[in-house]
Amino acid sequence: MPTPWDPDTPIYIQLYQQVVTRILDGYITEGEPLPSVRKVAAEYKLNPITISKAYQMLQDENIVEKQRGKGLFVKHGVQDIILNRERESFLSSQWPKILQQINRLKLSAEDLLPSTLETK
Amino acid sequence: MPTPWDPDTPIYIQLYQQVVTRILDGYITEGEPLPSVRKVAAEYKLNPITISKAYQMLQDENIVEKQRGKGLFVKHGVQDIILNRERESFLSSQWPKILQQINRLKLSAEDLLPSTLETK
Amino acid sequence: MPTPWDPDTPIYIQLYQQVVTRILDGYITEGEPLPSVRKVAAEYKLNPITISKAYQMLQDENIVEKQRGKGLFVKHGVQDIILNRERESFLSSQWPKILQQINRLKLSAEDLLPSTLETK
Amino acid sequence: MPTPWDPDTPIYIQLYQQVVTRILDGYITEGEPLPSVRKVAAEYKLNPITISKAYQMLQDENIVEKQRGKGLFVKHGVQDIILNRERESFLSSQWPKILQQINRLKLSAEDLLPSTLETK
DNA sequence: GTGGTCTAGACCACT
DNA sequence: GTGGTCTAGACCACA
Repeated sequence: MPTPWDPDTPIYIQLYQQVVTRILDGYITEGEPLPSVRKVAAEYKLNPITISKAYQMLQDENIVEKQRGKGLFVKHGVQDIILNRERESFLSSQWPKILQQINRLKLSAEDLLPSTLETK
Repeated sequence: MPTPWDPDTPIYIQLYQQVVTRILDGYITEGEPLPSVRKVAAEYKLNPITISKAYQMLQDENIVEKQRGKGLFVKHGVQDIILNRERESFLSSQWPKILQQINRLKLSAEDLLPSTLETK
Repeated sequence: MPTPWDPDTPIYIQLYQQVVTRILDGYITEGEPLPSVRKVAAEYKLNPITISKAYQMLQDENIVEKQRGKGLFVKHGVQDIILNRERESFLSSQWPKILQQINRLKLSAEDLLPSTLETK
Repeated sequence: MPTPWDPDTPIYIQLYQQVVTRILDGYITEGEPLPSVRKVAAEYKLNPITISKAYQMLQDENIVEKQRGKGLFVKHGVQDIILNRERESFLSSQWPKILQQINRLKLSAEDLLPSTLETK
């Protein structure tokens, strides 16, 4: 079992998020090339179109840029941009819903904190 | 504003969640009948089948039971069951991912807490 | 909980079958009147129309006959007729399917016989 | 004769049972894809949604799994699971009723056995 | 190509 | 009145 794709979200989205996460975490550094579509497709046994779609999203979001004949490269200064963008989106749209649900489920700090330890 | 359906999730799922939320919050009490398929369909201008699908889910989840020819009624004791079910699912599957993302985005307690006040 | 109606078959069918079974088993004897619609409806907390429908079926099947102003009475000689009718229907249409399923599930005589004892 | 649907049970239930039966009998093997919704719909002249409903049931029962964009595939190890599930359900809920009816109709082994030969 | 969702409108069985 | 089923036809997301 190569990669346990979450069956509830499209694979191309998961690929996109994977790249973003790796950039954030510093595993992929700026200026570095992305692995080729066909390489990823072979490795993960996916349809090349699926990888293309993820790479297209990365271009649309100005995270990578195409260098003709060479491939896709992570743009410079992108780590900070992503960090800010994700932070803002998380705080403005996701976090309020999470708080609402925590309240609805009447979860206490005790319920929430210990699980931090359990999850490694 | 009739109902701002989220275009990214099926309406019947949203209807299902709406009912569950309302039971959790006490707006629908146990033993009470759900509004009829036709009524909801007319009110929200939806196809009856869409509502049927949501109501079917509620039956499958043992939240509601059919009384033939009369309609659907919220089962007794279901509020606690839902609360526990949702809590468990939140703590085991959603919350770990949230914590992970908080860490990844290097968000501090200060970032997270003020928004509590804003949303309440 | 007065009567545990099987939720998968219409109540009026179950009422019909109940009467037939009771005649077969001798609990209701020929020439005897059936309890009135409103009495059964009150006792079982059912809609009178439901009982009417069952009684109508009994008339259609020539099992009971109406005596105007008095009610419905079990016809004479009906016990044998029912017995033969049910036997024939069971052997010709139900039993072959049952045998087929027993074969498909590869059930042996040992699987089938002990359960006789368990079911009282 | 295209398909003699039993008018008393929903077609999607009959489709579901057909697939289950075929898996049990080995006509559909594990890991194999089910024919596409459209194909079945065209072949049997049914609405695609009707087939979808049957296929949805198979997914809910963990008999079949979706491979996104590819179709539905029979899960591995499912033949034994179905066999056991069906056996248990037959012995615990259907067979007792059958025995009861056999007793009620006072049917003897002679009545029941010859028909075995006829149906085989 | 795959399955999933929704609409509009009809019919049926049960109570 | 209730929910359940089916049709005919359309659109979408995913691979």
